[in-house]
Amino acid sequence: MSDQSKRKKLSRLVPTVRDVAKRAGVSPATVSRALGDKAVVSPELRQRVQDAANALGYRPNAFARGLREGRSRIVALLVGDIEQSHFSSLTKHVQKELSAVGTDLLLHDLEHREDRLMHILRQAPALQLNGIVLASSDTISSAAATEIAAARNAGIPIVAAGQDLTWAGVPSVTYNERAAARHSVGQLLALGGAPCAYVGRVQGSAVGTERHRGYCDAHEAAGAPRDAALTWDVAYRYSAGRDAVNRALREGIAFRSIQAGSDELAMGALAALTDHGLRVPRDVRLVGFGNVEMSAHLRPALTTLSSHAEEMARCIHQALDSQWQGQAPQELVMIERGLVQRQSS
Amino acid sequence: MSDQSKRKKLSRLVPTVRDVAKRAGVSPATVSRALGDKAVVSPELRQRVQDAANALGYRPNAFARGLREGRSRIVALLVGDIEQSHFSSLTKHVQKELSAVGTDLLLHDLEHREDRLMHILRQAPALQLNGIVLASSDTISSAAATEIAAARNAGIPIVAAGQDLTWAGVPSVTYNERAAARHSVGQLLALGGAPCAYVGRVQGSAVGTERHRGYCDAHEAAGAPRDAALTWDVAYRYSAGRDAVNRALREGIAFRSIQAGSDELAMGALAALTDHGLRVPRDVRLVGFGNVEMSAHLRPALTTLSSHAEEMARCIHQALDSQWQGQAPQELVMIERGLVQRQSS
DNA sequence: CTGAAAGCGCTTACAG
DNA sequence: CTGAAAGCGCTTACAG
Repeated sequence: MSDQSKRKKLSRLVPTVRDVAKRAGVSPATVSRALGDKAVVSPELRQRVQDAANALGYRPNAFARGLREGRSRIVALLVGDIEQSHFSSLTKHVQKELSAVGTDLLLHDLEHREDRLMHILRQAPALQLNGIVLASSDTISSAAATEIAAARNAGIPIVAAGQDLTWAGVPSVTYNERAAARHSVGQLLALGGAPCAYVGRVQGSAVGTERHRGYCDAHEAAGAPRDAALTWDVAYRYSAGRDAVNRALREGIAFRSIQAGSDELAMGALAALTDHGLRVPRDVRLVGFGNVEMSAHLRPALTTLSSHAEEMARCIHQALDSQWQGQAPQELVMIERGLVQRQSS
Repeated sequence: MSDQSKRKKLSRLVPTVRDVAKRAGVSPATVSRALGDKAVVSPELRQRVQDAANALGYRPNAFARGLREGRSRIVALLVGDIEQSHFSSLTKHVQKELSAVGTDLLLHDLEHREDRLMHILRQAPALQLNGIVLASSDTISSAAATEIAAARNAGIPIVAAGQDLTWAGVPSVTYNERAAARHSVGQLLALGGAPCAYVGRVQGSAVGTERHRGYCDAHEAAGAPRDAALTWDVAYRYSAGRDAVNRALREGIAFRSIQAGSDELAMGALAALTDHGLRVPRDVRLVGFGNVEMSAHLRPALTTLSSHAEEMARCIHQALDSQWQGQAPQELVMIERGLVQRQSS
């Protein structure tokens, strides 16, 4: 099939402004104006155009519009790892927020790799993205910060979700991780949970670093000694939680409680404790992080720190929206986590 | 800032073919040809163009290209619910496959709602999507099938993932759900697990219906009587599994084993059994579906049926690729699930 | 209030 | 092998 005839065939199938214009007996310009609510078109004409558009099932070509307007109606969401509940939950709510305003979501799974982040950032201007939501828990290098700045200079609104990137000039929506961990660990220590271990990624994780700081704060506030051997710096995976506990038990490290950096880690830890015949919370108290749906269905049900994905998504949308309006968004929005008390602590 | 000056400013920041052409001392046409590997350009010129493009950090504008070529480099992935591990895992692997060939992924969470599906399908031609991956476990209505056909007629490649939509003319990649359930339930019955309950969505779920058929097959093959009161048709959620077991125990329905339609349901069921003082597998044998990462870390560790998200993603990519090449893809690809034997059965 | 025209940035027949 | 030209479909100053 020749390029010519293919085009003709497609134009039959997918109506354009010209088709609508012809049917309504007006010019393409009027169609465009009538369908975009802004311009002043006589009510009668607007109705005629809308009828024609509906009859034809007309949808403005997103690419022509994007090319002309210099921006798409697409926002990219960059997540650390879509398989982690925290990210899939955030994705769901961000998608919901944006689809309500006719914006599509381009999903990128960073796999916690900075080279993927760099690649996408470099691609962004060519995609004329209408926004980037950077939902990564990993510490950002200065090279990446430079790339972020470049994207911003190209006029792309950016919001950080989960970690505070205001130091790089990026408006951010975060949880108050440090306060949450401080509160939770403080309670563990008060309940007789010392020595208390922390399991979760610390080095290289901006979010993990904050949580671990809260863990340290709580020790300081309680005047409890802190042992470096009780910080188990591991990846955010079930198996890492299990392995860390196994190793500690094998090495004879004593602890009466564990603050995990995620519910997944806590579940892995629980499996290891159970395998060793230890009972939770009797022998070891255990607290997770994030209140993933699963945690309520563990036995013992997991005490954990709440998440507020819906609220976070709403704040992300707000931060994007102010940038779309040309206003400066609030620099930093911090959401508090609460302790969800269940059976494990 | 006027439209004019804004444009000028942006064109300074984001280089176009013209900028590259000027720098390399050639025409825009040559730039386009040199960068796209296909055309015949003298090696010397190609090098010069590539150098210029690199120096400027040039990326072809995706919208101009999409408009001109009549297709984007974007594939939409439609999932039932991104919070379910099955879908997030599939998303991750599909994303990986496609990003390797320079294709971006537009994610849509259907929330198991058909109106969302219809909406996206109608939008698809205007987005000039390069493909649609329909990963929904829900039964498709004939109205939706019509909409799918319309999208296909508009030239958009479509692949179904998870359920067999070949009846609607859509090439499909599925698991052999029926055989998997038959095998698993057959083993439960053989191990003395009768009466055996099935918990999971059946009505309205194409995938669930298949699994339930396998459950029935196994009973027939074993000559075991089947009781309708032992099919608990509930949503794919942790809480639904818990509630179904609670109800059955309250109503005094007897069962010695449970085949769950997902690992999440199995976990919910396990919680309820535990709360009632029942031991798994001693009192009740339990098998999940899908081998989600979590299932290995439950105690007792969950016996379940394997998933192969990576292979499925590869097959999806293949099916899209043949359509991109103008070839007919294999109608139906069926992936076998294996029984992952752990402690719960 | 409406239409004709220009142009967004790219790619590809069409000439040479 | 390379360049000039056309055109993808849309929107928006510019005239009227």
